[in-house]
Amino acid sequence: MPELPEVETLCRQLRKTIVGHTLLNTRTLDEKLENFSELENHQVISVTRRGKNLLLSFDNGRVLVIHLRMTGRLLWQEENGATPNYTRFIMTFPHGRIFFIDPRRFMTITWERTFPVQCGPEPLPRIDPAYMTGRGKNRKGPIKTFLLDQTVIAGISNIYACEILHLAEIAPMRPVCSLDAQQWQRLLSAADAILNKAVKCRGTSISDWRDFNGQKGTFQNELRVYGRDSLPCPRCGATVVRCSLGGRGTYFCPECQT
DNA sequence: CCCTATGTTCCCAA
DNA sequence: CTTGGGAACATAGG
Repeated sequence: MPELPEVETLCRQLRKTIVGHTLLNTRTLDEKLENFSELENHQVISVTRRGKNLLLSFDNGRVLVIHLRMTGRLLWQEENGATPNYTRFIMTFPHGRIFFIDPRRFMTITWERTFPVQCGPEPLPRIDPAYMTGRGKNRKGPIKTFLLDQTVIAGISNIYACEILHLAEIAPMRPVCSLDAQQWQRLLSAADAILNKAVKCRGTSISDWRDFNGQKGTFQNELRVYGRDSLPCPRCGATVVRCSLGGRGTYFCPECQT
């Protein structure tokens, strides 16, 4: 669930809350995660985002890279309260603490030395279409799968890929190399529009996504195809279809997406 | 019991 | 070397 807009939302909230503050204590509650006590008593210098990764820089030169994968969440708590279920890691600051929550335990927390992962360019601001035609040359696979490839573009996953292709009026199964210049243009404009709007909405709370304060986002109210199979397409009225591409649920309008 | 789920990485085959 | 398909990771919910 956490894609670029969700991670960007957390990034901004985290930045406002912890930059300039000293990390007093860390606690690892999952043996899959390392011990990070080396960061204790060091100040947070910056919080940034790269694709779906959150980067926390500390004043000892270390950078922590957090990836939430499928079900990871970060939750801020100022009052001393109960530890939420599935908490895997805790960071305590003078004015509150951060719970790293993850039922499925896919979340990763690593040092900078394992970074940069191969990460394509950020879709915001808009990517140059020439880059996409270059990368997409000779690619026979479906455009939707291509959009999910983090080494091509950083930060897009299933929900936003479906929404972007719908706005761009491009069918998800179209071979990458079949897109013309105008379609690449439309695709990149659509990515820019959808992702910007989703950031403004603080993400899509279709199941368990919550922001740093436990609040839902609102982009689920803006979805035009994702999760809407057998409902009418908001643009042309035809029935939205669900199919499987690369093993993932894919929603599109067979009428106006070509 | 079965199937599905938001992401990534690894293995393998063409 | 590149590309693409599928399984694996761990768990909850319908």
